Amino acid sequence: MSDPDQCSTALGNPAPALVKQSLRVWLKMLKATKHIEATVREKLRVEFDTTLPRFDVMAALYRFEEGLKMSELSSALRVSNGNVTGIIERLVADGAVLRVPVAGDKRAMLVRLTHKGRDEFATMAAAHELWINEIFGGLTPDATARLICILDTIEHSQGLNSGEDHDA
Amino acid sequence: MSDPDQCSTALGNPAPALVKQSLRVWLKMLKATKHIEATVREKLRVEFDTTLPRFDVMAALYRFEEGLKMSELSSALRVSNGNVTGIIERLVADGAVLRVPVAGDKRAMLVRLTHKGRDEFATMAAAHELWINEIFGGLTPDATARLICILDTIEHSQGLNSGEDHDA
DNA sequence: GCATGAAATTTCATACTTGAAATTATTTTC
DNA sequence: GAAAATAATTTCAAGTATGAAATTTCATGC
Repeated sequence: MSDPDQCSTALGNPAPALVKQSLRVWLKMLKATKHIEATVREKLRVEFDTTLPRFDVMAALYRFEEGLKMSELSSALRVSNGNVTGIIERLVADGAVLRVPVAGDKRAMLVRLTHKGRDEFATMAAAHELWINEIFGGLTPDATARLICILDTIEHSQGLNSGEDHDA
Repeated sequence: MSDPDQCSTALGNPAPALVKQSLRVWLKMLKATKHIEATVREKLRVEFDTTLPRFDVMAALYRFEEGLKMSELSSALRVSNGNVTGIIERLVADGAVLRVPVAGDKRAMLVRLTHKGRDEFATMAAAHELWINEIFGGLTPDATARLICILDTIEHSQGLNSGEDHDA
């Protein structure tokens, strides 16, 4: 940090070499993430005949036994409203999800897992945890802690300041 | 590393607390990656009226001036064959990409950027580098190096051993 | 020289995803 | 209490993505 030319957070043009390094680490992070996601996707398909988006929706509903409104669901998952509509439709058709009208508001719908849905998700979640552990379990606790710390720094960076979270 | 119960890479059941920690760090990494990706996607849409998949395809073609075969392109981007067909169709319609039959093999097609495509991509790539630098430039060189190291460890983990890369 | 299998793409059915427009219901304001 | 703004969803058009099946072409064995 003693050489000002090495500091790419200052105003003005950042050093080109550091810009390239940023790009390099981002592409690496993206690649690793996509690889892991593809692995999970494939395992969900082969072992449980389901998809990642369905799994994500079920995960969100699993945490809220009382159910969620469609809008709560789409903002929890950070996906568009129309998207959730389609996924829920298919989950309802499969008997994993139930739609309940909200008392006192004829616009809103409460969506929640059926018993079948809860059971199915519990099984998948247990398997999912093990898959992830096969990948991240190889990190030392220290490396894991550092990774978390770095990810926090990234999430709070200049370039990502649109709507901070409030999440459990 | 002195307490064997803390070592989750050993055979047998890993400690539940460490499994949860793996899940936690993965979800955090996924969230950060998606957040960055969404930011890039939005900027590409607003500033250049294009999409991330198109940008990715153009990036791959930019690196290979001589062009790529459809199959080379889809394996370079790690997406399905049918997917690339559709994206290339639209890029061709927009005059950014050219299709050339391969001499001596009537099955294959060589795909490459037009002048217009190259110019457009060069402009977008320069902007893209700056966006990424706004996010990752805040990391110290040391943190960046550690992140790269951790990502390498992840990519070489047990859970991800299907087809190692050969990539520049 | 033809049958067979492998290779390169496209086509297809299905599902996911987005942003925007449309719909319906609630709330606010005057 | 009608009009206007808000809110919750769905619908829509377009694009992305997948895995599988179909097509066309190439390479060989025989």
